[in-house]
Amino acid sequence: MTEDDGSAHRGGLDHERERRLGRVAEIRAAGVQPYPHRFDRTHALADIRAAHGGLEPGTETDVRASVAGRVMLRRVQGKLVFVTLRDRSDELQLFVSHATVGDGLFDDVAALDLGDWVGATGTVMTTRKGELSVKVESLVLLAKAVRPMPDKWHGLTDTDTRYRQRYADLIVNEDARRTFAVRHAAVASFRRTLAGEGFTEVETPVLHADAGGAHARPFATHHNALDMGLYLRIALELHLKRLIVGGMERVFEIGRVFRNEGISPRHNPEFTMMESYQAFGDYTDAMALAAVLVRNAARDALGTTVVELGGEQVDLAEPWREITMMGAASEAAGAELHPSRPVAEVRAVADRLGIQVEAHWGSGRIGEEIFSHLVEPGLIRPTFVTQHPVEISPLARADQRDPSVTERFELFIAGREIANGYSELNDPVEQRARFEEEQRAKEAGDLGAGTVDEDYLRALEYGLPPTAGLGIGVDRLVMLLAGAASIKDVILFPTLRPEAD
RNA sequence: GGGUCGUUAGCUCAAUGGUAGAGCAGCGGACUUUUAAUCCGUUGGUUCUGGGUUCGAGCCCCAGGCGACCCA
Repeated sequence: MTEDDGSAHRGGLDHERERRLGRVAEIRAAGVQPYPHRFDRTHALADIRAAHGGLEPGTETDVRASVAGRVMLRRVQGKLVFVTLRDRSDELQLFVSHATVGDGLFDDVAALDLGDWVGATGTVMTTRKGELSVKVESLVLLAKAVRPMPDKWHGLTDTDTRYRQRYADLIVNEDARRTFAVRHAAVASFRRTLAGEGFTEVETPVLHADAGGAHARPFATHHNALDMGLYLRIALELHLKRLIVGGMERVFEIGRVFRNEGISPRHNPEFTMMESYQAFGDYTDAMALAAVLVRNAARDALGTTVVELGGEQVDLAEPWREITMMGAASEAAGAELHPSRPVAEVRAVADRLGIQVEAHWGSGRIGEEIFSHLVEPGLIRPTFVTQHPVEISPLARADQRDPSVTERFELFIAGREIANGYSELNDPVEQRARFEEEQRAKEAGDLGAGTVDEDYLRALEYGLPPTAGLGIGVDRLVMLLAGAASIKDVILFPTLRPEAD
């Protein structure tokens, strides 16, 4: 492809790349390394702005600074060159005067391309118009860019290119940089909050012999040396609870989970969960923790707990509503729905509403389906939904007053499930019965159903104390905080089909 | 999996079925305080791929790729 046969089929990109590679060769020929090993920077660009942002227009200082960054814009004006330099902290102008730097360096600066990395040393000044600048005395190329940057003004708009070439997206789109700054701040906030509550951060296996802890189809892989099949985890839950059995009392993990299911604006095959477990608590403790985590994350990432949800301003710091799943579904359906009702009657309600259900579903599962159609989309303000049917909650403890539902909650914000938690089932006999039911569902054709995890049951037999469990979908929370419409906007490298070659 | 929309220069976008264009980037020139600098000139195309209809296809038809959105 670089070995062109001399035919006329050479596009603008190839031409441009060859020109820049030619420039690299020129630089080498002049005895200069176009990709040097390091550069000693004294100031981030934001440091300079913080210290000297108040300088009057037309001020020269004798403050020396060495800065480094990418050439974003260049304005050549006769014997002056203005370069807009960007590092991760800020943008700042380099002021390059022929009178100061002489022929050689001036020509080198004029020959810089947009996208090049440079390091420059000089003095802090402001121009006549007041633009804070570094008046360059010396400048070195740190890395030559041989591929042109996307449009300096419009950036990248093509979603496909933005997701595939996230590096280009980050270079050129302020929005992308901001979104991932929000993501970092939210995750860092989680760690801070949890550490403050006495939780220990742990890492558990990604490769599982049995993929349990959630209702989802797993990815299958294979270990060569052991010659055994393995699954990528679909949840963190079962290993974390083993650690509570082990006596760690409060643990959490922020980790990637993998679900072999559809891709949508709300689903990526790999995504990030935060799960925490605390001994001696129940689901109400998990609800309280979820609220603190979300509010702190908003405050730390955005500087405010007020976010825009569905076009309205919502203060996450205000108390959150609480409804029961079957109560809300019954109200919306205009019929009494409860897992204890005969399945034929519940199915008739679904039929009347035009909601499709599968043959093997029981009253609880059908009730949930009705809930998700009629109620979920309207849950814009933060809402805790509680008392999920046992049928859809194989790892949750039954409610003390109503054994057909569980001590469980899901948190919905902006119509999306953000968190899920419950009083953990810790009776090994009851857990075995629930697993066996899952196994039967799987054998009946439910591909997302679980199996009997014997090692987990063994752990429970050693004794799991009363435990509150919480899971938060980190990507979805970040979507909320960053105002992102698609999960792909909050995942640096979302799953895509390979490019056609 | 189904439906709708999109796919044109490195990027952002135009183009009744009739010679594929513009802005930016690039190249040449002017310019010592610019701010998406400006001004003059200019290079650059497998119009996603493969078929078909037509005197003639970026545009119409069929199949496929990739993506977005909606639905399941």
